[in-house]
Amino acid sequence: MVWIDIKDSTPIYEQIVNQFKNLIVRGALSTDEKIPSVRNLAMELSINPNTIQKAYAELERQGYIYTVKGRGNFVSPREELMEIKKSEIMEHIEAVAVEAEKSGVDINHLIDYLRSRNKSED
Amino acid sequence: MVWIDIKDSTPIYEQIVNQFKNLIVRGALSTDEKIPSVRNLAMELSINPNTIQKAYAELERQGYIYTVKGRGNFVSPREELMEIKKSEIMEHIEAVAVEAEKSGVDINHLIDYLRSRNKSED
DNA sequence: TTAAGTGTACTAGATGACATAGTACACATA
DNA sequence: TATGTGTACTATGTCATCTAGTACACTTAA
Repeated sequence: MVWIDIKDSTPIYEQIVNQFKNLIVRGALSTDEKIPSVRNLAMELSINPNTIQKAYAELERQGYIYTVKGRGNFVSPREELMEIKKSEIMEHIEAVAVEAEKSGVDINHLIDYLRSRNKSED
Repeated sequence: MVWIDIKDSTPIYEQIVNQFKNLIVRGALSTDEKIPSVRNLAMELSINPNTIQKAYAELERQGYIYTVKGRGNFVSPREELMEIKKSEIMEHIEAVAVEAEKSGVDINHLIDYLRSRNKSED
């Protein structure tokens, strides 16, 4: 389900966060589906439960999962997720736009790039 | 010229790198202009010279400045810089596009956003 | 030639984020 | 009641970052 890349300098808990975000957004995990328990996943990955705990807490903070004490962690409703993810992407595109402005790079270059990129994928 | 935000968790050397990149790209520092010496800037900011050294090494690695031993550090030629910066921005926009695809967000949303954003600034 | 300013390369130590190890407690369910 | 679950806590080790200090090679101006 998820794995760890020890050669990656990204903190383990962050790798886990990113992978679950991908799985959830891709639809590989469906709404209200239970994800592995803190202890189980820790065993499976041969890492400490505290690290999984930290990853799950972050996923909950960002709205990707919800927690029920004594029962486990579950995937948040799909509509909410799409909104969250869309907001994130819009923040990122805004950041790149600001970066381009500050550097004197024409926004139209970005638009053209996205447009040609979109076409070539049809 | 540059400053440090101790409340910012970003490493000091990275803050300095980012600020010089901004100054250079904005044109606040011109081609072949000398930037403060390692020791001077360290004194001014009340931090260790090694930290400035690390920042300057990174700036040189990224092509923003060039170093002449015994003389100091200087801003790279403007044309090269614009190319470097443009490449960086294109990498970023590509990353956002990939992110959008993976999440099922239509690239046209991004294009529309950039387009309306561009218009409203006229 | 000499002194001052410059980049560069070391070693040694402090601090904080990250991860591990172990324990304990509260809650839900079969 | 037993098991599985989330959660909280302390202690320890590792590593990146930063500081501190020293040393050397180079450039420039006096």
